[in-house]
Amino acid sequence: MGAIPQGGSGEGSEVAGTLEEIARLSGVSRSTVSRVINNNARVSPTTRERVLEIIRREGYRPNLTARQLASGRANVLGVVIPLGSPDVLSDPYFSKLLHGIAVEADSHDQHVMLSLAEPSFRHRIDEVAGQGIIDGVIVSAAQEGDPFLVRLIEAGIAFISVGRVDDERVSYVDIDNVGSARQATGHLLRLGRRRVATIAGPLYATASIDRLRGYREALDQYGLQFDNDLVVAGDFTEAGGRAGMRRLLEHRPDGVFVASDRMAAGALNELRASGLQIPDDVALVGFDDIPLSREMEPPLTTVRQQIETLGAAAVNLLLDLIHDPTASASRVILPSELVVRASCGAHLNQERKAIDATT
Amino acid sequence: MGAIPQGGSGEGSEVAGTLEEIARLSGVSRSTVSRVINNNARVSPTTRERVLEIIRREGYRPNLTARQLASGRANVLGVVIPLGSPDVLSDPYFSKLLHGIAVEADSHDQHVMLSLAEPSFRHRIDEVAGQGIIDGVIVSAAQEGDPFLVRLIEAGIAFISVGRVDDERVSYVDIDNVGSARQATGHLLRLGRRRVATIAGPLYATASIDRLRGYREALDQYGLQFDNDLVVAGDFTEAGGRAGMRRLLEHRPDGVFVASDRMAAGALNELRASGLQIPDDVALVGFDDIPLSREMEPPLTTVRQQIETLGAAAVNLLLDLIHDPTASASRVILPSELVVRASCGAHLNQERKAIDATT
DNA sequence: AGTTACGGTGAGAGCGCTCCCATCATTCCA
DNA sequence: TGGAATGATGGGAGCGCTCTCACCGTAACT
Repeated sequence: MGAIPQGGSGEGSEVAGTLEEIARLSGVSRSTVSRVINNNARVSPTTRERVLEIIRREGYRPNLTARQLASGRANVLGVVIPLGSPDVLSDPYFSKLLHGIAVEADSHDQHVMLSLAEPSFRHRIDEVAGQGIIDGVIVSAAQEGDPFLVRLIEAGIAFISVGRVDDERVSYVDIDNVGSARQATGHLLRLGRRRVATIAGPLYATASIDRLRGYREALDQYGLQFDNDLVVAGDFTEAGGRAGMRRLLEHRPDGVFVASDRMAAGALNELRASGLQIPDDVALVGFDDIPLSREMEPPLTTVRQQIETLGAAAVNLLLDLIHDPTASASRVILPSELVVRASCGAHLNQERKAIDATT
Repeated sequence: MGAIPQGGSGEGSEVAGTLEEIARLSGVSRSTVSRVINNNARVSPTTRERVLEIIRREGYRPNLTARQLASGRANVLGVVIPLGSPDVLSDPYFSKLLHGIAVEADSHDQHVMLSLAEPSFRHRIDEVAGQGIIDGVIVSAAQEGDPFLVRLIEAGIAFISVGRVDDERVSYVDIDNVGSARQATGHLLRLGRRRVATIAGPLYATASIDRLRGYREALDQYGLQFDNDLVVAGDFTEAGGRAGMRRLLEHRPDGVFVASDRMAAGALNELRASGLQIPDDVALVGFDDIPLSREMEPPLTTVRQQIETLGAAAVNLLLDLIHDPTASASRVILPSELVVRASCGAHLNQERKAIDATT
């Protein structure tokens, strides 16, 4: 029937249809339908209602791909989770973070594309990020000087980090890891512990570094010497925490600041297996306040960070960045707090005080 | 300077460039470059080499969105994880499943888009699935008669389920949950336990239903009466397992088949808190074989399923389906095996046998 | 030498949207 | 009541790719 590009429209009983089709059915132009869909242009109420009716009737959904291509916006946010160890993802931290991200993204009509960033997969992300499929990236647990971040920066891709990154060009959300760790360690010291050790996170992560620094600062405040034997690095898993505690036990700590609750759970198991009493023999303070923490035996004293809020903040920051790429980098530091439960032995001291008082 | 559609190309120092640009630079047509990129057409080796060289030099990456729109294929697979409870995702099961999916997808040059399927979010997925962004969906832990599945089916969206779905139109990968549960429960019975209880999963999940059925079948085989008091349903979390065990303890079981290792961990804590010996007082068998299981005290006897393989199989099945949408639904049942460790008390019986033998 | 075959290549038409600009009624101001 | 502003709509180009088809040159056949 000639080269007339009319074509289409007759391709059988497709589920959705196209803009053009809706336009035809409602007797207006494609442009008008487009305006209705993106409901911010000026269309007369009558027309709008009529078009909406047809759209509803036909069950029409705009083709996101076409929209992306034409507008340059995808309404998809990428999230990159490191997958160094095969089951980092099972850390409730990420679970919560993702949840926070998903909820906030949803409220902004954004889709979330999650990438498990095995180092070997990262090529996928920047491929995708550079080329229209996603508008921006939230990177979690980035490492110092991570070449991946460098690529994102150089490619001019909008991204924000969950966790401090030392580069003036990058925006991030974080908590005050140094201060929180100082507080947590200080708490043990205040309770009279003097051989306070720490099970740090992997030392390539900025969060680990900061928490370790807070630990040192607390020792300093109490005029205590930093002792290398009282520091081990874990990998944020239970197994890592357990192994760390095993090594630590050779040096007889009476308190341990553990850089994540998941590791604290492992540490706790090791202590129990060694027949040690918590908090009597060894007091424990964790970090994160995951659901499990309150159910441990004894319940874990820990630093609570609002992980879901962190995720939500990341989404908002990223969206801002996408809307105004020229804006300078911004940082958001969310509050955290020490949640005192039983594992630190605070109640022991209270009892002791009570006894003192009665004496 | 008129309305000549040449345009483009001069838009500043973009990172990537376009097909057209590469074509110009290498002195061939857009078509040829396209062939080179999709490296399966017939292009002379000389030309191909030259074009590849330019592509490399310019750091060109094809725009995936445009490619999607033109080809109708996105090379993105969606994965839907239920998010009923806020931290299901932290179950190592999903962690492993995702890992298996990610690795396999990567090897097929597919991206993975993960959706946390809060019931309220599902609109996002079918929006996306219906409209070009993704080619197909892997649904995990679907529920019987889930309206979401119905929508996917009716919309003609390619999808496969990880876990049995009773609908002849849907393809799935699964393990033999009934058989495995029968074997696990039978194992406890064979070891002489007679009050064998079970902590089932949430009963809307087919896996839970099947495992419960296997439990019943095992009782039948041993001529034991099914006792409703010995059955509780958990939610696949530690807390759920723990709560389940607490209720179960009122009815004095001497063995428990727990439908997931994560719940088994919770159950184990409860038993310990009650001062009961494992396996002496109560023997335990779990399901999944997550990393934690071998580190429990005592190590957990459990059903090992190759979760990552399950994920990989799902990817392959889905890709098949995408390539040939007319193919009839297929099912893949992967093997599973009982891993005997200490929590079931098998070694006790062996010792007993050994003693018998010496007597 | 005439035909067929085919490997290698280019041109054009879309994919389904958005966005800019043109058009045409209205309505407002002096 | 004439000219400008304003509101509502339509038309066209184009986002960057893929895909079909046409084309040309050379090798292989009769």
